[in-house]
Amino acid sequence: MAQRGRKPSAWKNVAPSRDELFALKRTALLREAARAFSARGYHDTSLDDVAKTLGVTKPALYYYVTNKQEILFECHMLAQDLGNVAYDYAVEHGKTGREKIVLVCRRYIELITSEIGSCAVLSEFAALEPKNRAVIAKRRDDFQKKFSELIIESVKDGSIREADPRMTVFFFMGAINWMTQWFRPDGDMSGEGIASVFSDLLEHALKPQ
Amino acid sequence: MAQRGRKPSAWKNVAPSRDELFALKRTALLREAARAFSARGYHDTSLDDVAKTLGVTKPALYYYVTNKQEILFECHMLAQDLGNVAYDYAVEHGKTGREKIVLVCRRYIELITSEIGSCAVLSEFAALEPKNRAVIAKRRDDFQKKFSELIIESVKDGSIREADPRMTVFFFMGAINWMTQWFRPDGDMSGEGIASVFSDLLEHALKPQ
DNA sequence: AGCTTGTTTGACTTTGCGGTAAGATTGTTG
DNA sequence: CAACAATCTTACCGCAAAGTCAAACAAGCT
Repeated sequence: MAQRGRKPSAWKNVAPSRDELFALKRTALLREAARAFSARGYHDTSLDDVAKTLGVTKPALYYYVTNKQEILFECHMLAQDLGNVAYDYAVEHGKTGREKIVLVCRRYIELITSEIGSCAVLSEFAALEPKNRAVIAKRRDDFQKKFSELIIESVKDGSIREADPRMTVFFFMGAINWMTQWFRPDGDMSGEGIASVFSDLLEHALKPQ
Repeated sequence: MAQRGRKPSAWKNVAPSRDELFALKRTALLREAARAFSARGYHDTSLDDVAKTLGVTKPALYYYVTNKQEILFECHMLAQDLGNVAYDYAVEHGKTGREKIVLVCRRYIELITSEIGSCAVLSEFAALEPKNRAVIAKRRDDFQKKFSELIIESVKDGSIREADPRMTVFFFMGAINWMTQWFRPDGDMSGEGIASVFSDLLEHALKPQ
């Protein structure tokens, strides 16, 4: 996004370079903002609060992003990346269609519950401004398209029973995306645990009699 | 909520009385606000907009509610009522535990997709102020408790396989609540259609081998 | 040291919105 | 009709929060 010059330092690999520091801080900002957005919602989260949590003042944030909307947009992009990672992983490791479906489910849950996945906003879609919303919607539709093709493929190879692809995707995505409303990293159920339960439920929902 | 005197009119049953008019308008206000909250989010919805849509000015709204927060709170109450209605219906009409579970699912979806159910906010939980949020959370927990007891009962009577009650409730509630993010009354899938697909998926997910 | 570039701040402007006050309008009733 | 209550409006206040800007501070480089 931001283009900046680089002078290689003699301390390579020892201390972070300037650009690395910049990227590090920017990521920290996105992370903290995502956490706040998830907890209190986009419009109810002030950048003053985010800044205070990070130990700086609001104008400092504007050195790393152009405005609040950009933060929300990038959070969505990062969250969606996890879905694509899960999909690629599943397609690579699964044999039958059903195995792939179950693997997407499991891997995706593991990712969004992992530390790095705390960026997963997923809600607050409505708070995106039209132009950004269109981009995110497109990516979301692409993902759901790929996923429903997985379902069609699975019906064909006989590894799952007949099922409406679109509705099944909504069903599955809903169960997972709603996790942001109740999942707590310090809760009594680990991300892996949830991944097991959910992917098992999904598998039985689709398996032929 | 609002206590108001009544003088019976001679026009009974012909034209709405004063109190009925008041209630009618108040409900219209809640409905329109709920629609707006669902579409744009609580904090991004201005009462000026809501008022304009209803053809009045903002202060007129304050004749029917004490503040914006009360609107959100009542929307949540109405939405939760639907869940309880579905539950009661299912317990009355289902024989086995599994039948009851499937019926809750079906009936609940039918209700929230019906005209009256457009009040179903469900999201925007975070926008509730602490005191109201506690009330809504309590009711939600009560509902989920009842539902997980239904699951325990069903395992006992053998109509479903072994399943983690809490996780299963989250799974199911997620799939349904997420509908507010994609369901459109004018879409190519009716509420009844979705209810069929979803309850069928849920049934297969839980049915013994 | 002193220059230059990168980083952060305090102080400020602006805007949108929740909420209020006081009065106009309409309707009802004795 | 007169009086009173119900309903709605115009005009306004206060405040929080996004975003700006010039200046201060920090760090490397020569």
